[in-house]
Amino acid sequence: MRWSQTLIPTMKETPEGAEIPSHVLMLRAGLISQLMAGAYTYMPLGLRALKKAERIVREEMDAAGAVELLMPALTPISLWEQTGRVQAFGDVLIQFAVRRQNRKVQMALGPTHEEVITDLVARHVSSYRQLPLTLYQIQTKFRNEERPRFGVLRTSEFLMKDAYSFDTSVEALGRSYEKMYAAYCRIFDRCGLAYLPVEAESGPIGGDASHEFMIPAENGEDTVVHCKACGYAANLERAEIGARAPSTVDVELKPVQKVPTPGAGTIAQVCNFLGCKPDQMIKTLIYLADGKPVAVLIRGDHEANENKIRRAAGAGSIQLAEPGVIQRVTGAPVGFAGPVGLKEKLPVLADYDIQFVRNGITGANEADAHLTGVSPTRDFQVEKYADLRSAQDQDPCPRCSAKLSMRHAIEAGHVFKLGTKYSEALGAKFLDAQEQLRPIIMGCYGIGINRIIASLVETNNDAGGILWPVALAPYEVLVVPMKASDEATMKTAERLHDELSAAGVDVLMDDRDQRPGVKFKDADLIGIPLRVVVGERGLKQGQLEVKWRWDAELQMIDAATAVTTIADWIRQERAGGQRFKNRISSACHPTTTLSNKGVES
RNA sequence: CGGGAUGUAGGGUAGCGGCUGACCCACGUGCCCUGGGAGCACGGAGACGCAGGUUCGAGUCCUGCCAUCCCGACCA
Repeated sequence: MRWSQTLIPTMKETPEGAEIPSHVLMLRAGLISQLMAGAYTYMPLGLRALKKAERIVREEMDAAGAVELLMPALTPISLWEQTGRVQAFGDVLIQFAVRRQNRKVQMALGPTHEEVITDLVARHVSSYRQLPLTLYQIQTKFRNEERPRFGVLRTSEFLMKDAYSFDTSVEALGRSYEKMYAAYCRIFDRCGLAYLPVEAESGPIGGDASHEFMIPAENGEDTVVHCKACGYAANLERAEIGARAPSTVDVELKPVQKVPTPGAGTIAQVCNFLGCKPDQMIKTLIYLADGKPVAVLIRGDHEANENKIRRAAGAGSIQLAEPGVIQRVTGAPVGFAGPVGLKEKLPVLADYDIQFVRNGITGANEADAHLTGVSPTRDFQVEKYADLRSAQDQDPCPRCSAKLSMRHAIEAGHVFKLGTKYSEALGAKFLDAQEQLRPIIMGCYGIGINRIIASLVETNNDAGGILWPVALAPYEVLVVPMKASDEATMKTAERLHDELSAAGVDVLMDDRDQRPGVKFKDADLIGIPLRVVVGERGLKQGQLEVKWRWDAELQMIDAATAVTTIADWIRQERAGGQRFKNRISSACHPTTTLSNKGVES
């Protein structure tokens, strides 16, 4: 392809509004163009990268035995009503009615396709002999995001690979799941992404039923907890915390005292008022566990983790109580609850760290007052101690004794054991060998194709622009004739371009009559892995100057054999991307140098 | 959905209530140049987001709306 014949609108300046590297660079390199908030056009260069990612995903899905199909983006609303997900999705589901003759048809744009695929399988699969089966598609998904942001990382319309497995038993589901898990590792590895599979919050099946594939990145929206010593990795909702160390056990217990704290209803305000530190505070949260109030005690410097609380309370759902309920059970307005002298008798759950609090400070269960000198056991009783808070940096690892570290990450993939939720709701049943009718056991597996591209750019760039691995690069080789007006130069460049194309290499030739500075800057910006400069300098000696985008130094190669040399290199890079991986860790952001082998299972 | 900000040419910006709205980049034409975003000259492109209002006079002040961005909440 010739630069002059395609559309690559590069920008010297950063458009207003773009802040994170991937957004800035994708815009500046002419990969994407914004149509509205959360909707981007993929320009020719961006589309090529997207297609490469799509192809890798497709190849690995096929290799793992999954079978591709394509479902409509348009779905009947009735399907979503049957699984109760009209409410579950709420405004995220884009739905509308269209007129057909004299009636109205309610439909929704698919935000995901569990309902559609389950309905499909229910229609066509009825015997254990047809299972196991894993189906996938690569399709545009629609979600009315409350707040699209970060360029292409969070949009209302995005390309997703979604796969669904159908099995006859939980054990068989485990095998399907492992295949997908392994395929995901290969996909992210081939894309040259430093990824981290983390344990994620799982649904009804429990255990290791869900993993997210995270790309550590400063601007990621998710937080993962990672133990560098043993490899334990989990997302923040899920991460367990190892044994807590008692810090202040041998302290003389002081008497409980009521102190006035007018208007101080938050941890920060109370600390400010009383001159104490958050870790002396006992935060008392009133939750409704399946509708019944429970008190939850968390140290002031910790964050409550609702999933952990829900599990500890043995409840199906949990939510913070309304102010009215809080007033009723504590006798005080929001902000002054405490475990001592609650108005109503209710179960008290406490995080493990609470047991080590001595002379703590907590709400007095009356407006504008707190209690000091409060200690567990002596002053209040706890029904159950449990792990109820979210992990923090430096917390002990649950698997080994090392310290956990926290890092931001982009969720690029998710594998999930669904069980029978959808098959039961939509009647996807099969007859087993004993002639018993049973619901099919499902798993679902998603990958955000756009996020592969965005997170690659986000984590692989330098001051000049993007650093693509060959596997995802829009073009593999960029031929740069130094002087477009020079006939000999152009002839060599054209020949190189044509022969490389013929050899199956994706070549872009910058045939614009621009000064060298412009071409070099653009070359760095769009980040094509191998740059071949055709200039007078080398031409005289029968040499071409080549440079990997991630290398500082350039090398000269023989012009006569250049095509085979380059084609060989590109083939090697496609296979493993070894040059890219070797160099990238030192050339790029230090935050992305995490190893690729965080795989545990 | 709460909080904050911004809207001036394709991009980036300046613009004090007062004449025909300024600059840089990009774009077009010509000259010149061709190894890291050159130079000169000429030129095209804007009813200053939209609608009201205040004023003798509004890009500038006020109100509403719309749009975009950021922080937070939400995110099977």
